[in-house]
Amino acid sequence: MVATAPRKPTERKRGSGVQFIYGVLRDEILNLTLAPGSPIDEVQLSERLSMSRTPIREALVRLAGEGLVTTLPNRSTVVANIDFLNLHTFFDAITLMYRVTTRLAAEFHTEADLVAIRARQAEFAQAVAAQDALGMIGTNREFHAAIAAAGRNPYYEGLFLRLLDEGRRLLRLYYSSFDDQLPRRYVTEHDEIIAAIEAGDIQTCDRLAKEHADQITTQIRTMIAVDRRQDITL
Amino acid sequence: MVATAPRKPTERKRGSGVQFIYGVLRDEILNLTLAPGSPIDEVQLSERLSMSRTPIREALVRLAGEGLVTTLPNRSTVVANIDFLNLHTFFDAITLMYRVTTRLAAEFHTEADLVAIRARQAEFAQAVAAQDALGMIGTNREFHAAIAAAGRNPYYEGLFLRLLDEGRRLLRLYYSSFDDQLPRRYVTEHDEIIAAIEAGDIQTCDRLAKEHADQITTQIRTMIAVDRRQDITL
DNA sequence: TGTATATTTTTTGTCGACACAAAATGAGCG
DNA sequence: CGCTCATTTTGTGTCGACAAAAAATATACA
Repeated sequence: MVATAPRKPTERKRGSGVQFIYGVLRDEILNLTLAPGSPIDEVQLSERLSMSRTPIREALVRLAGEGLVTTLPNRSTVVANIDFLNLHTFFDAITLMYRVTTRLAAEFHTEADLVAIRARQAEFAQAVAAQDALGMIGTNREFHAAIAAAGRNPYYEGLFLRLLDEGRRLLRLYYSSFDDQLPRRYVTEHDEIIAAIEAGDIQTCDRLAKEHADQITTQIRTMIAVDRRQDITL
Repeated sequence: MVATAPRKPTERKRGSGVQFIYGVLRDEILNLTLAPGSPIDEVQLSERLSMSRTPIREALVRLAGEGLVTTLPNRSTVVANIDFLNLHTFFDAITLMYRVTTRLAAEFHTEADLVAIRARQAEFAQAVAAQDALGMIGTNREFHAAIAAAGRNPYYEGLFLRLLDEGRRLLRLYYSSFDDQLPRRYVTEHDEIIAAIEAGDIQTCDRLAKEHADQITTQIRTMIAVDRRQDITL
């Protein structure tokens, strides 16, 4: 009789609907729960989240603005595909953002920023120690997001966050099968970056950020190269 | 009797509503027709554009994603303010994007790109010759947008376009009172940039882009400094 | 049996209306 | 006369429904 009410009808407050839906969809997209290229049915979603289509559409518009979904005119919106052919543009951009945000953090950070950055680094180290690949992906993002926030440039910060999320999706795609060897090296690199920021050493920050970015990009590239054989998802 | 229909009721096709509203609002915001900080009433807008509130809200969500409007929760959305205190972050970011996109254009441009870039430059030169300050602002944006498109990096391109629009709003703010001395120098600089792109000379592209950006930022800074006396819009 | 056309189905784009939250206004009290 | 609290007003957040567009299906014809 009441089998169709697994979720309490009125639980969320007014005004938080779009934000809630946005968060759910965003997580599911970045976690690959929603596969790239899969269509998003508004009616189905409205039933699942027990909300009207209006807030769902607004959340989709927002996601489209961030490039996480693609809206076909008069046709279904689909989860954005991962463009393997143009990954170099992604690596190029994220490397530059790593460098710029870390440099600015060295220049403009406050003590409160350092506290936040160290806290994120502690969470990251914990995730690495626990061999938690997914947690590592998430905490790594938060670590660099905290550095970007310390840089105090909202334009760089916005692009960087978007790129970090895109990277989260990429890593998620490969870490599911490679969760054995978690590179503890990253923890050390993070520590060095923190020290350079604290010292206000812009040049060192730039170098470390570039090396760190190169590490990650080569790792992703290696992963892609490894299972290119069985991964013909064109 | 029919005095309430200054606009033909059903003129736009289905599916173009949001795009239409988005374009109108965006133009009015960038042209300063809608003053920064002024509230946007959804009902009033729906009457003016003779559309329902639903597509208007979706357009506003999109504009909020681009930072052109700010949405206060449960309260009216307002046109984004110009943050004079943090203009340096804007200059920093747009300078970097000038450099990066021009470098990439030198590397990846095709013949078709050059044709488009030269066409935009012709329009820009024409606007300068005609002493058309507003036209110059618009054509200059299109010129650099064409270069960014030739660079083939959608991440840089997206941020750059956003920054160029923000700059369009800034220039608009000052050119209304300074439309006497239009710097013909920019035309020459553009020509040099085109030559460097065509030659594939990345280093020269980088240098020219940086100089060009410095020109523009110092010009804007000068303008701001000039009427700081009477402009206490805190 | 294959292809072009008509029809149904599915899903989006838009609409008008209601409900709620915050600001603006007014009333009551010290 | 000023301050606090109730009330009205304004405008957003959400909803259910209708209409249109594209895809899917069925039908007719060669």
